[in-house]
Amino acid sequence: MLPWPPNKTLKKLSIFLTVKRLIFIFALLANDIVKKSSIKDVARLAGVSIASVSYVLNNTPNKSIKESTIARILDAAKELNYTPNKIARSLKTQKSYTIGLIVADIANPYFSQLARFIEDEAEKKGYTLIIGSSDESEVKFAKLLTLFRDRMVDGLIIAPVEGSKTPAELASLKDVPFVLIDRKVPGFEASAVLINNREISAKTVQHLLAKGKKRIALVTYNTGITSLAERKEGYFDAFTSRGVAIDENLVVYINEKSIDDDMDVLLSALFNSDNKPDALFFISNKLSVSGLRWLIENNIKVPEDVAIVAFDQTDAYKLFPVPVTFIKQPLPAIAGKAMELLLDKIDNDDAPVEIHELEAKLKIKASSD
Amino acid sequence: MLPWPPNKTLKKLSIFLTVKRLIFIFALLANDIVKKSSIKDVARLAGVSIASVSYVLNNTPNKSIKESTIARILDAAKELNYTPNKIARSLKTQKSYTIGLIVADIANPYFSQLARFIEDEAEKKGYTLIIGSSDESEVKFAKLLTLFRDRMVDGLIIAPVEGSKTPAELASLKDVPFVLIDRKVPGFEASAVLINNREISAKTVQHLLAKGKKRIALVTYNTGITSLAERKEGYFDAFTSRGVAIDENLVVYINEKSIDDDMDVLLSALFNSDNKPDALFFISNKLSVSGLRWLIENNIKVPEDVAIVAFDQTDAYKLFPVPVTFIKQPLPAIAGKAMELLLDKIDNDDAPVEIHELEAKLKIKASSD
DNA sequence: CTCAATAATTTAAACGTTTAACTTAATTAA
DNA sequence: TTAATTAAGTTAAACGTTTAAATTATTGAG
Repeated sequence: MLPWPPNKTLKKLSIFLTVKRLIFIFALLANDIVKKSSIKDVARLAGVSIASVSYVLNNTPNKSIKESTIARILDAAKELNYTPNKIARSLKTQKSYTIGLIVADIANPYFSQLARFIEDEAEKKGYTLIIGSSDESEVKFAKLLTLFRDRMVDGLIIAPVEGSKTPAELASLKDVPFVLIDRKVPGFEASAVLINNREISAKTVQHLLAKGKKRIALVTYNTGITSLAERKEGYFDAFTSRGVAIDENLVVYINEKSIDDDMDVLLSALFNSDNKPDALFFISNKLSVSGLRWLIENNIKVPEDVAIVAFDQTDAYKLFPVPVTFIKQPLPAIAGKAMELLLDKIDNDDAPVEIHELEAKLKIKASSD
Repeated sequence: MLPWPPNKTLKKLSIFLTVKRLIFIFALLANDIVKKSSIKDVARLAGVSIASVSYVLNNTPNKSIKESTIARILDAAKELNYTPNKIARSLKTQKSYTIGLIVADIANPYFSQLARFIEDEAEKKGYTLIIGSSDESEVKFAKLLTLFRDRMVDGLIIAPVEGSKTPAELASLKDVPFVLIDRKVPGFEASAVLINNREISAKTVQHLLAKGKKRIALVTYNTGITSLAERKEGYFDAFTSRGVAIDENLVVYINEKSIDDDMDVLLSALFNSDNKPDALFFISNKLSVSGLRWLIENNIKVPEDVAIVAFDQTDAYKLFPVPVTFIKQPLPAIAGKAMELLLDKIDNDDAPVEIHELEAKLKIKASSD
């Protein structure tokens, strides 16, 4: 047996050792074929203690290691193809270098694109991203929260679901820092990265009013998700600021579970009433896709018969006969800011609550021009 | 100090202990507000060893623990809101209960939907899914492989990128089991879940031939991704089996980096030649979206001027004036089979290599009817 | 040539679990 | 009554790291 951990007396018997060590290299290499090598293997091969290996590989500051030793360790590590076991490291350092992202619907291009940007940001900072989709379900949301906490994520970026238990769920996170995106939780103070929903909606409707539109309908969900509520307020603001009377009948509430069906029923009703709209404002990309489909099916010409504006972008617009006016969210900025805020919180337990409102922009196309 | 770990003699001094323990409960509970409690805390509160706690909480078979003790432990765990530290558990058990998924492009609905199904399957089996997107880049692919291995995933589901180094990369995974999806790696034998690309493509083209189409163009990428190559072969098969001459000029190769631009140039050229097609077969959903956009822009009527068939589905079809004939992949089945194969491999080191070919179906709509 | 200072390296504990092996107490069989 | 068996625990090692503290080796000053 090669004497190990190394001891000074025996270290001198270098010729003896050289032979023995060769045997070890083979043994270790053979071993390496089937199993990942550990810091112990590297230490053994380099003939040093595991502490030295750790110091060298992490180049820990204020630790003096001889150049020649460093070289031996590096060589050994390379030979064994060593990579540190992150699980063990996490256990010791109490950091998993993982962050969790809970989106409302990963199949929605808004969230999948956002996820991608966040993933990029995370990777830049050396974090791995775990993504979960709540599908707007309170139950699934709670499950994901538990899952992520058990996985020891260092932090969370969360698009919270609407629900009475959500504040309590978030409060139960205790020491796990998090940042909200896309929406707030009413009555719950937390750092968040949002956009100027109300303002940009008002601006969008003002644009339609300026184009001479008189009956601007809003197509939205029947939920209380804060961002959607704000967009609706903005829609009202535009009328108010112009001194135009608000017609609540022009607001169409769609159930998320039956978008296409509801759209068919409600838009048909609206277009057959004497309240017939001359413009439609879709409050989200999924609604606009479904709504535009209905317009095609019913042979309604855009923008001649009705002008169209929509929140968020989607590839599907490409297949619509006219380019669609849409509100563009600054996704990379949202991702960047959320990550920045979260890392601040991770590094500093009592970082203050910060709410950032980024600016979405109106992109006017032929559908409303 | 409360005597702990417990010892039999002192255990008898129960009145003394009761008081002391109350103090502890408060200390522990106070502690719990800021930090997660560990098995040690539970053991202390319940007055037993950590082993007992572990046995009870995992209800390890063949371990006899008194009902009253079990109750005490369960109570303590609940009171402290204990959940096991999965990192520590992973380190000990050498299982992370995490599986990695590498897709070619998470922004592509084919992959994002597939990811969702795989996530569901994984969750059912108690695994967490980590998703990475290679964006068809060999470099990013290699990075993800390393990342996932370092994170100690128990297994991988991989849509491999095309590239000369890919076989070596996969071979380097050594003891990490994996299953390929969507495509094979030429010259590399591995378990995989694929679809009947060649057959369904042939069938699709035969459908067009049966409709009397004479000049059927194929729009594909200029890559060697096996599934696309097979689809192309199927396209050729259809002509061969009918004894129709193959016209290579009807195959359009698009560069993935410049889909819209290439589409504009190449389809324009094709439609202005005397080789003008009467049908278009798009080999993927992204190509079909871009191609259909071009048709709209150029006022080409479907199916009158040209018939359309496309591989894969997308929401965007909803906005196209006519319903689009498409090939539907069995995504839930692919997810299920891949997961099943992977779990077999995880449980059994020398599970055999299995290649499954599932059946995609042709959904004929107005665009080719 | 010795002592102190510094450089180079090792030792050992800790992170939070699981689990094989051991101990003690209670019960049953002879 | 005693030995053997079973029940009900406990002890301690291990997983692969990091890191404070301790040790040993080397260098420089007097």
